[in-house]
Amino acid sequence: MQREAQDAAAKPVVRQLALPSADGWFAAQRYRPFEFQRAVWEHVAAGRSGLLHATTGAGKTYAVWFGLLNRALAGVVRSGGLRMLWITPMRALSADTARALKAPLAELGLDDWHVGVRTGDTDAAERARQGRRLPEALVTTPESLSLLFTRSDCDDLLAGVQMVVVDEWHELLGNKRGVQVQLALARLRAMAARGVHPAPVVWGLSATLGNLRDAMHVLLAHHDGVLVQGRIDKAIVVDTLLPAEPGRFPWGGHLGIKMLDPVVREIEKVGKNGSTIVFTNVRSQAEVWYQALLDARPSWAGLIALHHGSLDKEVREWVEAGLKTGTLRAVVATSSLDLGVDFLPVERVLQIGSPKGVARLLQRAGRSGHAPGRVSRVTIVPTNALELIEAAAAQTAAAARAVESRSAPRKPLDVLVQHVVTVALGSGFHEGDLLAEVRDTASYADLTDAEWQWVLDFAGRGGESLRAYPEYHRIARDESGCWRVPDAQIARRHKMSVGTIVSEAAMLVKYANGGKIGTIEESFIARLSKGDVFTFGGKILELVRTQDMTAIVQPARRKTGAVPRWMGTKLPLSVEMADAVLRELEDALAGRATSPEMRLVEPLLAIQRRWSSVPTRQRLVVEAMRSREGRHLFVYPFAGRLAHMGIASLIAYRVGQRTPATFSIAVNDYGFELLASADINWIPLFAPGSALLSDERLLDDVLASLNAGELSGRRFREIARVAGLIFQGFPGQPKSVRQLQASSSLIYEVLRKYDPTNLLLNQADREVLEQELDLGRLRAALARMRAQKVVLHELSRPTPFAFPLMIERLREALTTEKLQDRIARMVAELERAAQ
DNA sequence: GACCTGCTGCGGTGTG
Repeated sequence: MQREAQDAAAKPVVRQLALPSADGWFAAQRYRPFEFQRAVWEHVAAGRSGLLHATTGAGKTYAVWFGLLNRALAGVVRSGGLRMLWITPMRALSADTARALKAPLAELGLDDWHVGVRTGDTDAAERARQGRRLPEALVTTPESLSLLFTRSDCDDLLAGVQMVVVDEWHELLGNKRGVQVQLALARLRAMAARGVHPAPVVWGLSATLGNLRDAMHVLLAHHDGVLVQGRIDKAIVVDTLLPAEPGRFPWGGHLGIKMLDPVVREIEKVGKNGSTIVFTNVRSQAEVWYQALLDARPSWAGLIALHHGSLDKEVREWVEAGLKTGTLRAVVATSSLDLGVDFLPVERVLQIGSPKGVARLLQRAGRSGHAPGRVSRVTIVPTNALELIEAAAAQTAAAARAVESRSAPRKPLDVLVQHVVTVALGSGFHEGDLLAEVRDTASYADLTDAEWQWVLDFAGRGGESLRAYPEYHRIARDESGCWRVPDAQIARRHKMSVGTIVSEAAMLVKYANGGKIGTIEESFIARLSKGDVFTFGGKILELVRTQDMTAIVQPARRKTGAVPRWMGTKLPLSVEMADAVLRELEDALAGRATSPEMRLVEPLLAIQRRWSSVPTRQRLVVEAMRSREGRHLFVYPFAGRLAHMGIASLIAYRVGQRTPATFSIAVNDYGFELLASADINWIPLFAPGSALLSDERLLDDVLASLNAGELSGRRFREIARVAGLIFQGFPGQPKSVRQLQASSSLIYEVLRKYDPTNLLLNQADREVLEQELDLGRLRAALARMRAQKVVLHELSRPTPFAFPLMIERLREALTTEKLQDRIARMVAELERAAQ
């Protein structure tokens, strides 16, 4: 028996198969390949890497697997050890992937090839099995792969890898997880070279993405590759659920409960045999919609469900299973269902509110009609009048496949510090070797010698300022000049903090009997007292008590309660979507708009035209208004909310330099409002040639205008965790947010004071500018504004475009009740004016 | 009578 196994390893079974032609092979398998599958088969056999773009469910998994089999058939790849790595961004996808990989093996009778899964979920028994013998193909995550590199035997394990597939590359490309994958691929190339193996063939699989070629170059670090475009794009329909009474449709707001009845009817239309996903943009909105649907149709209890990232894993798995078996009629979800469980029998997809981007909309559409030949359809449910324009714009942009691009982070040194410790912990490294390896990635191709030395010094001695603390002396050179991690404690801590995902510590919410519901931010729970009622996970709960980052709750008798707010990322409207909206407005002005959405919104645009002007790409609309509150300014650059925040602060700062005044700022994706306490005459400031929008001293002014220090301090928290400066505690006993904040802000202060040139501080500033202020877009927006024809209007009342901005600002300042009164009054006044 | 905002993803030790 044992001998047999040895023989099999030495003399691969695959050798016995003759090398057939592609046609012969596929015919023998009774498989009619798609063109792209045949292409990948040939490319992989020839040792070429590449990027394969095709819609989900089109057969991408098979395509790359056939490729590897072709190599195996040619005798290039032998069994006996790890040969193929399949990297997936989501644990939830790993089991299905492994199953899909097994099928062709069975067909070929390659019994000695095994397929395994290794993620954080992999149990001890399976880990032990893998410890004895790694499967030929391993499905894993970027983090688990990184952890494999911390093993001292990783060279033996990984040097023979002949093919790497990176699934959902578009999801990883633009973030630090993708950078971690880049570093891993460079490491595998280097290992193969040292082990005198051919370099692994690398294939990325990607869905909808605007810049496929860039994506491929980042994946392959500019080594040669081929871009294979999969089968025809699937037919996708984007349409809009129109409000029944457009005249009564609110001008502002984002909740969209006004659309409850039409949404209920859409779900009912699908009938009992199909299910609907109702996508919302934020978790609290999902909670509100779930409750509203239940209130509207109490008989749906148990037939509809809620799914978002703060719900407990078990709850979510139950919901996913319900979708898979078709027992659920509807699920209200956030992006948590964008990816994940494939082949859901979803009949209908609704998108409440702005889809924000074309890629995201297409992705969500793809959750329906998930079978060959069927049409995917998504229906946008606008939540206010202006979103009717966005819905129309989304349709044209989606039809034109104007999909957003994503670019990889440049030289994130926190990720590199982590990687350096990882490699030191695993095989150890010599400086020059690892530097060459690291530069063999797109993100670090232009890493300077100085930066590299800084990274080594930082990992080795804690840099300039942390030298006195031994826990920051993580790597050291041994006699042979090889960098290693000499301390077991440090090694242990490092393994526990591998990865680049940083999430805020949150409080666990559970019943007294132990049933977990999910997690809520500490700040929300802190505002509640014992006996207070809130809605979470679709349940009305009463707070019993809190202890150690856990909130104990019980079912409440009351019917309503506060809805938790989670502090999340503010996703701006994409460039593609914003441009599409402006185009719709231009078409409407030219009388070319024929869509039902634009016809409904026409009366509103007529008011905008009468009281002011409609913004276009050529025309910057600037509105000024006087009220009891002060002097208002409304501007509509259509650059997304992040850039608007930057532009508004910049203007406030520049004006404030000359005229002392305090300003309040409100932004949305279309424009911003500045409210000045002083009687500022805004109009001349926008005269041609005015320095207000100048590029000069832009960076300094933007940084000065915002509380840049605080922003970058917050950013630094995440960087410090990725770089391994903050230990997050042992599993199961999380440190509270406050503790983490204290230690990170302490380090931040120390560095600012004693080591101001620390490159991680610099990175924090850079990340604030790029990610929180969208600097590139801000600059582009200013340039466009300077070139635009400025149209100024002195208003006597807020226009349809201004109104949502006023509400946005009031919301920040007032309690809900007062806000309600205020809005009622404003609306009454507007109604009278609009008559 | 109109208000309500802000996504997702992963991983881990030690030993009585």
